[in-house]
Amino acid sequence: MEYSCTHNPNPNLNSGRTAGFFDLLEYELLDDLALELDGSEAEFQQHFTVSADYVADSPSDFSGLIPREDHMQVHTRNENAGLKRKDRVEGGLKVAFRTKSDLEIMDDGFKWRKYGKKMVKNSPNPRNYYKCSSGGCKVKKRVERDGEDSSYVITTYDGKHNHESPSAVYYDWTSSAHSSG
DNA sequence: CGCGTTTGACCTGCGC
DNA sequence: GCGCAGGTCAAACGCG
Repeated sequence: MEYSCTHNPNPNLNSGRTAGFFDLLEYELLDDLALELDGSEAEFQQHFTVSADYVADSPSDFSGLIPREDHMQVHTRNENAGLKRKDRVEGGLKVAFRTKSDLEIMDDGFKWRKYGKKMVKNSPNPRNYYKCSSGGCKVKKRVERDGEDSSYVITTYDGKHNHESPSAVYYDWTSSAHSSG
């Protein structure tokens, strides 16, 4: 599989970037997922399914990365029932990434509405809370800067979207970009 | 006017 | 039971 970039749909993101299994080195899945990637493509494919048309041009575009459930932290409803409240995952999936980025606001293909902000103990930086603003979609995410290295941003997704990425229709990586008119 | 952000208050779980 | 910490709510506000 080849990764290439024809344009950048978000001018706020670094341009000219290609993404692939090799970029997962920078993503550094967090401890609570008990995952470590060695950077090889085989290792990558062991943990992720990649949409056939997935091409990312930023380290924050996870819209086409589909974690393999048997390798990621997945809670079914039954499993949730036995968990403490704080450990439950409503949508059934929890994924955390650590990415190197100047910006905390990252376009991952979904539309988010901010609903909270808190200072957390182990970090001098605030944690921001977002909900997916698509109707009926209960996915949440938390975004905070790494307390030890503020050049990294930690993003945690809770739940699975019950809809496609609203921006996916604008992504046509194989031909000229669709015009918005 | 509608939608998203800001912000302090409120709620809940957990350790002591 | 109390206090702390994390997570969420919702009114006020800003912007297009």
